[in-house]
Amino acid sequence: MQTAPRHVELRYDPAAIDQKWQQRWADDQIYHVDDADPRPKWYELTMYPYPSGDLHIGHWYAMAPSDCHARFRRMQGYNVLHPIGFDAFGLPAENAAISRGIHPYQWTMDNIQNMRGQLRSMGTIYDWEREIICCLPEYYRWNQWFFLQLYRQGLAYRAQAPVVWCPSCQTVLANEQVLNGNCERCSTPITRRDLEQWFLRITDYADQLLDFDGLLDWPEKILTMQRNWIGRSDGVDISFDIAEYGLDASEIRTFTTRIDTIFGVTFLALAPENPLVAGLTTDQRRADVAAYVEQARQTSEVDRLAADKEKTGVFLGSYAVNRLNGERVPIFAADYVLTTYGTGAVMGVPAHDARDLDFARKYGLPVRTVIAPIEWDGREPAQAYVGDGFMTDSGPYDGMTNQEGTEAISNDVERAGWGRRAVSYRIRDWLISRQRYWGTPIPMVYCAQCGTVPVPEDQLPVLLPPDADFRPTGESPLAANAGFVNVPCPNCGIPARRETDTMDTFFDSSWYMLRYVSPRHESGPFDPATIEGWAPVDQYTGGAEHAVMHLLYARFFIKALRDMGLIGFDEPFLRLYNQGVILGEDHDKMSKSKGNVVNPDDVVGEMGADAVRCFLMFIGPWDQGGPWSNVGINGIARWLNRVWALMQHDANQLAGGDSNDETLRILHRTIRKCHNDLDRFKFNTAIASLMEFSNHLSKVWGESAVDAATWRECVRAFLVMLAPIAPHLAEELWERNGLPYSIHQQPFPEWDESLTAEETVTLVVQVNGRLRDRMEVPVDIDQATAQELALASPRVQPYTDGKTVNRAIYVPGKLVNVVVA
RNA sequence: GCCGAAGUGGCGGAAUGGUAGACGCGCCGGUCUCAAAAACCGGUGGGGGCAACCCCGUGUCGGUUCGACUCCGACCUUCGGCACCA
Repeated sequence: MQTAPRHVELRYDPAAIDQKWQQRWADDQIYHVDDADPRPKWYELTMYPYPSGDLHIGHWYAMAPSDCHARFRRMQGYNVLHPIGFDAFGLPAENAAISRGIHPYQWTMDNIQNMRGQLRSMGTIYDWEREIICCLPEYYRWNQWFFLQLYRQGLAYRAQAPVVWCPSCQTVLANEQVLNGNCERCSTPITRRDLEQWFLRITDYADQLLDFDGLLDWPEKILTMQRNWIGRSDGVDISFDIAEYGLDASEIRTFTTRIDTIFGVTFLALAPENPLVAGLTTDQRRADVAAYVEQARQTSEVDRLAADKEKTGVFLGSYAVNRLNGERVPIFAADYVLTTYGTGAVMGVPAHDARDLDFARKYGLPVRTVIAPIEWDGREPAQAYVGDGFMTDSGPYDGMTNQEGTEAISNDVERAGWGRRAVSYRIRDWLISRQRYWGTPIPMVYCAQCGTVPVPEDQLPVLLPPDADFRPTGESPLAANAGFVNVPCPNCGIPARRETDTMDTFFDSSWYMLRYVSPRHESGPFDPATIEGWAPVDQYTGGAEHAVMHLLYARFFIKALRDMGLIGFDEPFLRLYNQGVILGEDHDKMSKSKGNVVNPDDVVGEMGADAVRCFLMFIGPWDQGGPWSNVGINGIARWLNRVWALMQHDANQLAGGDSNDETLRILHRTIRKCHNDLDRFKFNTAIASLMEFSNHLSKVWGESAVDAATWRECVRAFLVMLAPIAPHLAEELWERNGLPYSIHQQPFPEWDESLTAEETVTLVVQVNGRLRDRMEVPVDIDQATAQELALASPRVQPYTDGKTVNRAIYVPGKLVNVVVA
């Protein structure tokens, strides 16, 4: 959808004003950030963009309001760092290279050049001297340096892990390249392959990452998502006896959060990949089991994790002994058991677990209720009962509540040596290896003699060779580059091979906030002399889509750096605010195929940066997102037009104007409202309050109901409040009022609480909670007088005549509510 | 299925438990104009009434309260996130 016809004739030339002031601000470096500035520091960061080519309206929606907020903090007297950079490594650059034959470096840098211009057109306070670009060696060498530190700390390790593989393209696929289980390029069904890959031990920090209470002012929604992602479960590792089979292992370890249901176990289920499966399979069952395991192996992860998949499994022919009651229960292999969670084996309690019940019903296994719901009728429930109740059919534990049972059984199990209390997490270690070209080379060398050898720090950076063939060939693109791969071992000097995988780009974004503090520092990732002054980030803003990956990785990174003694703080981002999503005019997500995409350059060209900034902030609450509107923005343009005219009136014409305290009161109330709203990201209501104020000014101007001094005071304050919202227009009008450059170095106006108070208020009179009258009364009217006036009102009397007045509620300054019966 | 957020005029939305609909869009009427656009002024939740006013109204049904868009319970719908986690 192209921009609908607009009908607002602008009275000023936004293009000229935008250009004029952007140039002037840049020339004067008024947004230059000085580390030595003595004012308190405020670090406000917006998630940096991926250089995809063009700035779209979503970027504006993320960046213009956050710029407004950062400007507001600046005007409150903070030394504000509000930097920008580019998340410049990643798959799209490689795809562009493959499809268009442009080198990823060229594609990325061209895009950055283009986007810089677009970003400048927003009129933000970015200090471009601090720009960072992750794909440049001056940045990624510190990725490599951090990797080496993590390796030294034992936080980086190498292990086999499956990757998604396209057999047709002969390449590793990222999850986002998989569509319905097929390769997005050639639609071939994907398979899996095991490769040696690098991991970071984020799981070591699982409990610390769960601890955000009191530390972080983040949306509860994000904290909940992180909690769920980490997925801590407290339970018991409990073993079942298989000594009778004479295997190396004499028991099967299972993990359960419901040890209180142990007497209800009627089977055991092992993940098909569990190494015990082969040994526990009897000869008669071997063929069936082998077929099942093979089928499970073939099934792609995607299919295996598909929703509502029917539970399947196969009996191994063997049994395990539940030591608590001596019962032998059959052992199955079942693909609903995950090898990556817990112990890769579960105890099946059909009566009290929905999945186990599905499985038991399919294979005709007994269902034994051992937790009796309150008022239980003794029959087998239709669904698994997962609630609390009393222990039953559980030997010595009968009659206890299940909480007591959990405690007692846990203690007894630990005493008997059959198991112990344990914690399981859903979160896995962070796999950072990517079989890609356009990323940071992992600084490791594999030597036949010395094994895995880290590249010495003085040999960093390991440069990404510009001449690699990055087209899909069946292995990591760098692996085909002999000049890159073949190096002498840093240790012993014999010919060795470099690691040819590159790093996940989330590695770059896990510490980029530290780089902005000293982006040109050459002897380390950041300057230790200045880092603590700025970091951690005081206010972070960005999309909620980064709730778990980026935000969790960055938190992990900071804690690891802290433990290495590199920094002295625990968290990267103290406050977080998520903006919503800007939708198309049809209230649907913007997409090229729907034709509802808004190109910000077009609208900015037509109406100016300020109108676009204002409209984006005016749509609605920033965290809720909302629809773009080509006609809606006309309202903002009209308002800016009126402001343009209003703010250029000659106050001398008001020489005979009446002094008007009402205008002063409205000014101070507006300052208070605007201040509080900008503080809390309530841009829409802040702008509404400025509109109300300008409407009022327009009215009193017309009536000459204001004196010149008050008018000038109002104009000054109004423009300063407008400055963070519409920086170009405010600066131009500031200049035209003969006020000293720059408005962006003015403090935000203060309000005088005593001046916001009215002398009289409109008191609402209700009878039984229903509005019946309004009275203009002095603010400090006492209850007795207010009631008396209310009861005397001719509009109230019809409702009280012949009734008994039981009482009256008086809310000072608000209302009187007469309660009659 | 679970977790989270949200349901208010024709539209975007506003409202510390206290005048529902601020502000803006759109629409209607007017001024200006040969005319239109722009601009400016006025009106605009629904129903009734000549009018003063009255009744109804914040997804549905209940509850708490002198008073509920707001708090509580159940349900419906929409949107996000997670999804066999033992």
